[in-house]
Amino acid sequence: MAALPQISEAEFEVMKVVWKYAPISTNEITERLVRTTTWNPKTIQTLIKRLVTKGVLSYEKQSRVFVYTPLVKESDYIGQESASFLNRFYDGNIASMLSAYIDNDRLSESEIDTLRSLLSKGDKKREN
Amino acid sequence: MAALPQISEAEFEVMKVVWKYAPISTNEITERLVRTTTWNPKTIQTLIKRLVTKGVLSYEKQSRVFVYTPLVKESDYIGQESASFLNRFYDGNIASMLSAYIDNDRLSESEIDTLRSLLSKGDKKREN
DNA sequence: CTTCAAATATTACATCTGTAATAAAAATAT
DNA sequence: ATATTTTTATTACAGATGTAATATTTGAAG
Repeated sequence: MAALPQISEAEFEVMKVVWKYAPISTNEITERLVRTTTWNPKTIQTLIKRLVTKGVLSYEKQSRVFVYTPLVKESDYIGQESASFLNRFYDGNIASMLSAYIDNDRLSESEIDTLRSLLSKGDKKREN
Repeated sequence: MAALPQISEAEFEVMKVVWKYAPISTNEITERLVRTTTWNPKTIQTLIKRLVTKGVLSYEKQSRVFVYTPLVKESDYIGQESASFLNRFYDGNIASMLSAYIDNDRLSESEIDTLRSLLSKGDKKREN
């Protein structure tokens, strides 16, 4: 599992759009982000370019515009970030992480129920 | 809840030592980090200095050396980072985060048990 | 073909970070 | 008091990031 390319926070916003709508053109990416952020279109172009340079996006010229496709899977990237987060802040200990979230975020009863059922589903899988 | 100062990854390593051993002198911090990292003492000095500038550490001259104390609580900082992580990667949804960890990290039966008991403890608290 | 507009590419620039080296100040030893 | 050592402060410098502006290329319109 070679380490995935580094994706900055701003670049990640771009990637969220690409992951959701790929294949997607420069203009479509730009239109969407202009609505959800305060970024100048030029800024968005730069971010897209950097993602290509980093090998996170590939593109194909379709008629006259570029159309982008992710080279990194969203789940892979989020998975990697999650593992790294857990290690950095909770020493890799999921229980202490969950415990902190429970203490700070004061989960609702229904959230707790959802989590409980997640844990039993996990059981099922292991039974196979 | 004013946003805490930004703490970089390397600075965070320094803070872990300070949080654990404060009040602690420059030399003690340096000695410990020299053992656990590959950093040059000069690098560690720089990091300490930056933390002071950022308002994360305060110091007091004790006889002839500086002794540092954190101005930011570890739990506050980790709490803020955790909330931000959850938002950025899981849309603030704890269940989907936990679900991803369960799927990727293949928790052991005893880990699952620990998590379950965490969830029941949460119950107790809410019953009060 | 030439011109214009749209798309893409190149350049810019400040701040933050990692990683030190050099310089100055303060204590200690002589 | 001066030299030496220790501690702290200042300076350095490249790469990443946020945030664009300018320049060039290319396809479309005339």
